Amino acid sequence: MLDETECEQARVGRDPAYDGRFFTGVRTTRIYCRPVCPVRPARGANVRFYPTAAAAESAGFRPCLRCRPETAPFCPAWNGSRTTTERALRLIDDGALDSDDASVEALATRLGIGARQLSRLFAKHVGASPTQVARTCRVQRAKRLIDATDLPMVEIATQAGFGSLRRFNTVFAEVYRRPPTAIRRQRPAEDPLTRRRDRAS
Amino acid sequence: MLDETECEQARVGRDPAYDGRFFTGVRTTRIYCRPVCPVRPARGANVRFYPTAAAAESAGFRPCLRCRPETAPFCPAWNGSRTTTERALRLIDDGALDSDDASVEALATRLGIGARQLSRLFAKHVGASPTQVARTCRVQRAKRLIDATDLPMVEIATQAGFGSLRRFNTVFAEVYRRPPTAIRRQRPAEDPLTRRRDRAS
DNA sequence: CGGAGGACGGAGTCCGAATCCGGCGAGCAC
DNA sequence: GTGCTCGCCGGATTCGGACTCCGTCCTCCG
Repeated sequence: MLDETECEQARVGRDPAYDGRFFTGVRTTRIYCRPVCPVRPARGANVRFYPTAAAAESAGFRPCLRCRPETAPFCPAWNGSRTTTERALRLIDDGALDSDDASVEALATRLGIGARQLSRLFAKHVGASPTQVARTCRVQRAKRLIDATDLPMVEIATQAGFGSLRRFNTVFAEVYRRPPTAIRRQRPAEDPLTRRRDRAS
Repeated sequence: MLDETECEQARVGRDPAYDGRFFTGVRTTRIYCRPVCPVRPARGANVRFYPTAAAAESAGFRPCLRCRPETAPFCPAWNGSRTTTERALRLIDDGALDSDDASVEALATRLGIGARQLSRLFAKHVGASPTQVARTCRVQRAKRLIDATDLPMVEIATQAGFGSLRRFNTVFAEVYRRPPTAIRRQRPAEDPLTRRRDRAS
């Protein structure tokens, strides 16, 4: 088991490394929490430590409503807003912001939150805005198509999710510091016949 | 009609005296508000004034979701949280905090909000906590009974909503600076027969 | 026009301190 | 004696602070 002082240190520091490894019961409120609970830590004298949520529960504590210590690890509620963020990332990668009528607003609605809140989650967990992430995804897709195929740039831009060739060129250049065709030229040579045929089609 | 500069002054000051007398439309967002809207006021250059909600609406603005300018005055939503506070005051006056198992928590639930929020509303609109209001109501009821009847003090305390004679004495003395019987003694004499009969019953 | 992000208010949660509360007696007045 | 008042005390509630989440509106910018 964990040391008493070690737990105390992890508790006041809200150390994520200890999340799930012990639980704290507060005598005055009869509530038990995870080490990472966002609420101001209770005074040390009122705290007791338990190895599992069940132990705290059977000692007469109820679970905190903020950190949800009663939910099993890996349950969506365990990660809090992280889970929502990851769902959003997956949806963006699947093109949720690429289609013409798509919007951050619509994406947020699909996730059951407001657009402003989605922006905040991205700023906190990802460090970039939803549209920035979408842009990066599009560039990655385009890069893969450039490397793997000989499709013309117009086709690549469309397939990658760009609404216009103009945007594709600009954004691509911002990321790679050179135009799309420069990347293709660097590629190791393949069968010249195949390449020429694909380009023509 | 109202002066343009007068409206502007009322708007930035959120003057309640002008509530309902004009409405402000914001050009950039196509939203119209009441003068008392809690949102940070829009920059003056983007604002236009309208005498009625209908005028703003027909000019292409939609109603703000915070101050609800489209609802008629006297509609509960018009007053916002004031309405909730007044409902709470009425319930307290009707004894919602007097019965033995009653609590601020339960009262707040009846109103559809949390206990903390109810406290905040009272601090803002009433200037006293829910239990303080309840106590004052009880004292008032007791005072009326002392003046109007010859019931024994135990009975008055119970009818007024006090849970114990002990509390009744303490609280009454805090308000009136003297014990309950002192008030009754000051009362102008009535028919002695009536008084004696009531006391015996 | 649409997205990003600042400002702000409303509301929920927990905490610690303050208070409220009711029972038990002991005086006290009538 | 009988009913009223009040000091004391331990436990239950309440209060207000600190914090967070979230939605709405606003301005700026591309």
